Amino acid sequence: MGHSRHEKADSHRRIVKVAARKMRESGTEGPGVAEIMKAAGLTHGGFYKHFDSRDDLVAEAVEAATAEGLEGFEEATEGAADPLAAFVDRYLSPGHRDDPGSGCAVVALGADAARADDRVRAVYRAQVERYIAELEELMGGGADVRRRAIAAVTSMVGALLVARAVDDADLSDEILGEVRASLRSPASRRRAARPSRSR
Amino acid sequence: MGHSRHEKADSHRRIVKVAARKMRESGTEGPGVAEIMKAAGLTHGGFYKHFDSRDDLVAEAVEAATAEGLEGFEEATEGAADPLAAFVDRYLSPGHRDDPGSGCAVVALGADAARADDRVRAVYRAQVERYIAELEELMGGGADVRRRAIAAVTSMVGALLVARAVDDADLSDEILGEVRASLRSPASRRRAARPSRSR
DNA sequence: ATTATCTATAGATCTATAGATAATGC
DNA sequence: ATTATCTATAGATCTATAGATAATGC
Repeated sequence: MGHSRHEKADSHRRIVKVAARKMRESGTEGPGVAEIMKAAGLTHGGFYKHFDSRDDLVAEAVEAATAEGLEGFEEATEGAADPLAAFVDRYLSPGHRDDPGSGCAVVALGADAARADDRVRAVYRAQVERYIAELEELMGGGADVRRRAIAAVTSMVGALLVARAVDDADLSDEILGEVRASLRSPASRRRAARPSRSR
Repeated sequence: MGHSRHEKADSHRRIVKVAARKMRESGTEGPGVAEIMKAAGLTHGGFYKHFDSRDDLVAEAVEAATAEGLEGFEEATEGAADPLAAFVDRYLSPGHRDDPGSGCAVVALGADAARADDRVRAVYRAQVERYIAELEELMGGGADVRRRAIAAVTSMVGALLVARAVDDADLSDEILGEVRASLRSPASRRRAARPSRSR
């Protein structure tokens, strides 16, 4: 039984972190309070000293999941010779497909977000806007950047959703591979001023 | 209390149809047996004379949802001057976004399919293959048709998922509109021999 | 006589609460 | 003394089953 305020803050962070993972794996309504608390090394009774309701945890967990989400992809682009390709390759990698718990919340929680409360939806929208802005920058401006950025984000999101759901490994790999290739094709990179990130 | 065999078959179809709608709206685990039976005009007790388990209904409902799904889009292309544009415009319409219950199961049930049993996953994969094949045909062959078809399907699926989840009507409309536009751009139609459907 | 559906309920599971326990921190 | 966590449980909800009821169909 931990007891100091410091330990409580630590427990809180651990609960949110565990929930952010489990909810990306099983949906926001998937894991029960008891299961989450157990995975955080606690018993379920203490939950309501940390959160007013389960929905409050959902809101915090979705926020944590989105924050974690873009981090990994921004890392992947740093110092890369071709930052756009690095981003796309990491997003559409078998590793990302096979580990939804630590991956992009826009894909993992899309269906849930559409039926969630206002807090969750606001966090979700902000994350979508961040992805679009990030892609616009990686594409380096030019004609129709925003259109091309939106098309790139939606095809990556759709590809990951479908690649996770199909029960055929070859088809799943093919989907990831072909979408990676299509995002490197001339059309989606048109006028991309690659070396500089400025618009 | 209906009683003939004919009425039973009718009840069965009605239960599956209601479930196919509700599960696309709320996920396969959303609606309870009692809620589905009530919407079908029955009481929950009779459910297990129609299905061995709730999972059996999920399998039938997902199959019904996918069957219904492509129908509407194939209709939209019949007799259209530009069948590809007709398909894309219907798929990425505000009407489709706002009525998931009668829309594409690949989007609505993607997250659920990834964690569902073998029957559901097999049905889901078959539907993804049908969408890819349909798009290949609409694109009329040419270099990289399969790649372009896969990219088109994933961007439509991703666009619909995200357009439904964001809580800003302008952003949602923009996503649908820009992806519609990007699928009509030269690159995605390259070498498309439009009037004929042959490869 | 058979059977499709209904009423009633068992058993499991889930969110949330109440009160006990065992640390921290003045 | 305060408080973070624990044990125990209330109340709601969900899947599944049992037995009654009221039609069909030989």
